[in-house]
Amino acid sequence: MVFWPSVIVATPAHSGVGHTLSYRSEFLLTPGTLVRVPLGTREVLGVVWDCPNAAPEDLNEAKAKNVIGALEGLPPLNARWLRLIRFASQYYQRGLGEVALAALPPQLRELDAAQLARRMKKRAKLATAMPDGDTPASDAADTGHELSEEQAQALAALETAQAPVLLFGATGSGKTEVYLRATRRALDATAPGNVTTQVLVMVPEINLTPQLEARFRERFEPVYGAGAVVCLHSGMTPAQRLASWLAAHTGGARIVLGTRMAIFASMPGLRLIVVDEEHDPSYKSQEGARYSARDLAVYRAKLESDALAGQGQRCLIILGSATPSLESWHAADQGRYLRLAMPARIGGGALPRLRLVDMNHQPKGAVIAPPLLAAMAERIERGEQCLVLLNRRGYAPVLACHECGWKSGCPHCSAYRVFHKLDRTLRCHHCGFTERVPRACPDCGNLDIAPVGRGTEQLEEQIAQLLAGVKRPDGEPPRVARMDADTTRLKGSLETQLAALHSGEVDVLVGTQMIAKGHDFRRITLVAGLNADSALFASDYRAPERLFALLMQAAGRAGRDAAFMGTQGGASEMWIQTWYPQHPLFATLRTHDFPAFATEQLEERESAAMPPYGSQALLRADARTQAAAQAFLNIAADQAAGLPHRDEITLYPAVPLSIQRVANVERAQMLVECASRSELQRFLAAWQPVLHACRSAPEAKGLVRWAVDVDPLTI
DNA sequence: AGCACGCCGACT
DNA sequence: GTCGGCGTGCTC
Repeated sequence: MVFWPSVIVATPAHSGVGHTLSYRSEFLLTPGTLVRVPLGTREVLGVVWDCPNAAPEDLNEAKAKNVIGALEGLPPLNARWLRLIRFASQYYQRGLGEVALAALPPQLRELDAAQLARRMKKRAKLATAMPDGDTPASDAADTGHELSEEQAQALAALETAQAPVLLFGATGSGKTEVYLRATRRALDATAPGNVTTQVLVMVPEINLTPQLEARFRERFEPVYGAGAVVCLHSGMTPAQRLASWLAAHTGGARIVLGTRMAIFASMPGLRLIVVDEEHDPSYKSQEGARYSARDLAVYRAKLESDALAGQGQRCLIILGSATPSLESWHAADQGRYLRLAMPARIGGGALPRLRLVDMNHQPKGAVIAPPLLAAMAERIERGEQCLVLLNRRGYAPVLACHECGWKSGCPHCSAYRVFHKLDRTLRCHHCGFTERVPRACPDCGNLDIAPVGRGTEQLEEQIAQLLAGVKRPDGEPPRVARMDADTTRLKGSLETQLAALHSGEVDVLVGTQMIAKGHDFRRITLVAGLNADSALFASDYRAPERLFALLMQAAGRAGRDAAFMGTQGGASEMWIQTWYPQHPLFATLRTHDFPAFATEQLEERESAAMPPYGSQALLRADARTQAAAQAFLNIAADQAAGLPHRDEITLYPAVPLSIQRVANVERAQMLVECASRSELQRFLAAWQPVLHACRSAPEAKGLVRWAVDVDPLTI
């Protein structure tokens, strides 16, 4: 008997959506089996998609090669995993192979049978070392963590929830405790057969994994043993990733904690998915298959639940945020998601009061307006901490010559290089091109070249000067520190800086939005945002939503410790410097009224037929010249004539991206819009082969690459 | 992605 | 006359 397995392989050229290669095999191979197959002169990893016993019509049987072998000892990937991959491949218009193989740890390709056997043995040993039978009752793990009324109600509602849950909880309302309790319940549920139940917890950024990991380990390792919690993110070494992946796949790991890539982890016993900070744009991949891990999580939970329905079980999904995405908020409005609100902060700490500084009435050129400076000084004298946000790294965004008008442009990008004073460099934040700062103007030789505008480096320097006369309670001058991508680049430096902040060594922390996220600073009572205006009038229609989320998140850093606040007598404050204090966004921010903000934003979206009321995709093209990039897009638009639903689709004119050239590649895009998501899907599927063909059009000579971005975050 | 094949400039 | 540049095209 001979079989003709169709196999997914990871070659881009075979990435026609749904494309597989057929091989020959003496054995029946279960779909999902990991195999090694010959491809060209190489031997590559593949995943069996199907295993018919007759060769497909279009296969030249003489050309077909034999499957080399299966990866021994590895259980096949299950049917739900394969369906998740198929869905992601179709929805995001990328090859099956690309999606599937990107989801597997790269090391898996290099493992030979002996290595694999060793690893599996090690896993088995670990598993037997786990406490079981007379383990501590898992309830005991929760003692010492009392629930608020709101948390208890949310947990009760989770028990019976039949739809995805949108956990709308203020910063500090104790969402994490709800995740922990829900996790315990999911893991304790007895599953039929030999299945160990599992939980997937996703966070938007690598930076946020260590602290959440610590909480999950502390809570669950005493019950389920060491190795019950594993992480999965791009910051891990290949060996670590492989170990985590195998643990998840074989059921040894009960909890997988990771960034967006973790959505593709093989977890046969999945019973709960948590997507923390579900609104965060990091969940949308910006290269390769541009998937939304949050949206795939909702789909995955549905797949698992459908499969479990016969056993009266389900896979729950919790989307948590203090400022949910408008997509999720809308779904809850429609009743497709169950909204659970936890508005109160644990310990009753009040949310900070909003203080707007009208920059129209401040001294010209003031970095920090006098009233804000005075408020900061007062806090420092009381031994409290301040957080100052500025969304610009470096010393100054551009260096300019006052004589001839030269500016520090990047030779490879249509952007300025940023002046970094500490190492005296000009750095392009887009392509990384770095040079020493020139002594004189490269164009006219003038020595008078000066920084224009302000970044975090300069702000740190200026704040230190402005507060030089202020004294801490111990009589010492205030300590100003900075935290951004530049100061945390080295491994471990983030932890060091957070420790310094927690121990009270730092009085004022200056930084980019990095400092607004997640970290639990106890003594911060004042948060200031300096350049919010740039987002108020941005062309990007999602800018207000991101600004609101950032400011709410930043505000959430202040006054978290009610006991500490009690000793201080003063309320915490959120200061914002703006030229537009009348902007309606601030009115809703003042009352921390996210529902009002969301309602107003959704009304605007509806009247413009924007998402979530309409569907969008982008066709993007990179080429050596802007003309070639646009020519490709225009040909693609012409060739779309007659495709399914073409009449319901709007193709907008091709335009250059706002940063037109990056690393000497010209970039252009075309917006694709449709009122109906499914019609857009059918159109894109039909367009795919046309796009492949347009690649070789003579006008598009110089095209480097093209890609479709479904549900883009920025347009 | 790799890795071949293929057609034009500077070397033993 | 060969070595080698990387443009184009294929891998069951």
